[in-house]
Amino acid sequence: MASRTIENYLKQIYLSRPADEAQWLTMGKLSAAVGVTPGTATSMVRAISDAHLVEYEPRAGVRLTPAGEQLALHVLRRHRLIELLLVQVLGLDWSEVHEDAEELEHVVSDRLLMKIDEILQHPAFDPHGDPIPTAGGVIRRQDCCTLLDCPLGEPTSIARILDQSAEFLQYVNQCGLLPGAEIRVANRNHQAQTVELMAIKSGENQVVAMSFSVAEKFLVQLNEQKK
Amino acid sequence: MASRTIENYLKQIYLSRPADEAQWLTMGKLSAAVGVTPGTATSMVRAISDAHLVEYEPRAGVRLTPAGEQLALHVLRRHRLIELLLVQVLGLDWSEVHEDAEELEHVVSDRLLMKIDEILQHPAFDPHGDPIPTAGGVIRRQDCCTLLDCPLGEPTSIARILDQSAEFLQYVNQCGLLPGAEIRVANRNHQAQTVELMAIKSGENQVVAMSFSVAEKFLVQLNEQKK
DNA sequence: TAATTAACTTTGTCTTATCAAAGTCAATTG
DNA sequence: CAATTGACTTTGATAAGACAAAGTTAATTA
Repeated sequence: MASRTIENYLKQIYLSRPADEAQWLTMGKLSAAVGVTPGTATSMVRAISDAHLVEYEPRAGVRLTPAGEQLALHVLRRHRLIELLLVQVLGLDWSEVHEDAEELEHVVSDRLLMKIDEILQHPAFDPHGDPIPTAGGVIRRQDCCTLLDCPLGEPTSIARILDQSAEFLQYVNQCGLLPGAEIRVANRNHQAQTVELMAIKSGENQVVAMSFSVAEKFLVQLNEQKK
Repeated sequence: MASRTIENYLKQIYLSRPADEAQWLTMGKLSAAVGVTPGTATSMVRAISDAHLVEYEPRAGVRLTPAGEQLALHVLRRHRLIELLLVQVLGLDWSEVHEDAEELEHVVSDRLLMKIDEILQHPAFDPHGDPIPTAGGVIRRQDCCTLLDCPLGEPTSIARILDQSAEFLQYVNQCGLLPGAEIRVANRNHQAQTVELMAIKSGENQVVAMSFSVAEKFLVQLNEQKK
């Protein structure tokens, strides 16, 4: 069985993998993501590679094998189901469940996970809008764009928040930009590096402005047309 | 912060402590309870003693300090609240929650524990009838006797099951002897080393017989008189 | 192309937690 | 009171996971 440390490395390798499938994840990025020194990451990755969970190419980086990806997705499934449980059943605020889930994801048994999945009625997304892999290790790809590259003026909805820190999520709360919120991007100001948008909050329109770097943390979906 | 290993040692020292307060817990019993070799227990106890969580007297044994007892009770509180949560909210069977709780007790944050306590409405007992220490580290003493030394013929109730193994609890299920069940001890046969009792199960009386060694695992309380 | 630099790897050491096996103590037995 | 026995402790070794610092590579700059 993979130790909690190995589970963590695999999860971070999955989450930090570069968009281009052919690319390797560099050791620098991995060590930063896991929170260890580069030397530690190198030696751990060597060990994980001996277990055929990753491919490792010195000075190039690391990449999950199919077996490693399955394990990573399983950890992610646990993490996201737990987050949803903490919010929906135990009533914790969505801004504060990440840390707890980070620990719980390594100790929840398959039996318990099945029960959680059942109680939540086999949910597809966690409170942050992140997709929950199936028990079989399949993850649905969302076709989303960020607030930086979605069309202007059209009615869209917040689908997913990419920054899980408590402070950021509390800011998101205040703006009313939770997953599901209906919005419209009014304008992008390239000089000021800001995005301006309208949040449609219980009938009232609220104007929100944020920098490009913050806008990147929101994934949105075009609203489906009503026929 | 105490590591999960230290938490486990403290919990076992608490649970295995001899009935007589003045006695020390021997290292043999502790090492068996924790599931390590005696040498390992000795060196861990030395370390825990350096942290002033236990007193250790070579060749005599080990005993919790007030600080160590508080920590042990806190772990026990987590364990028992989690067990109740798994049964009442997640719908697991009471016979199978012990293992999960054994892991979860070391990772549940204070914040999460408070929520669990709230949702369960500050319960006093876990599914096995074990008392749950308060957040302040106070544990109510039950005045119970076992099926071996309770009075014969009088109406009593099962208060607590001391063996938490899944197989045993499944047997308890079958006999209908869950905590709260009303019973009456009919007879003790010292030659056969058996106890015979009546379980009052939904109006019908059911006769159950068990050996002295099994009878010891049930704690019972005299039923309160209705005025 | 040589020098510099940033990123990565190696090496040696540390901590925690464990076991096996050898050593010690003290209580019982003869 | 010596010998035996069982319980406990000590010692030495191991594995996992980490860091610091020294050593490599390879890309960039001059």
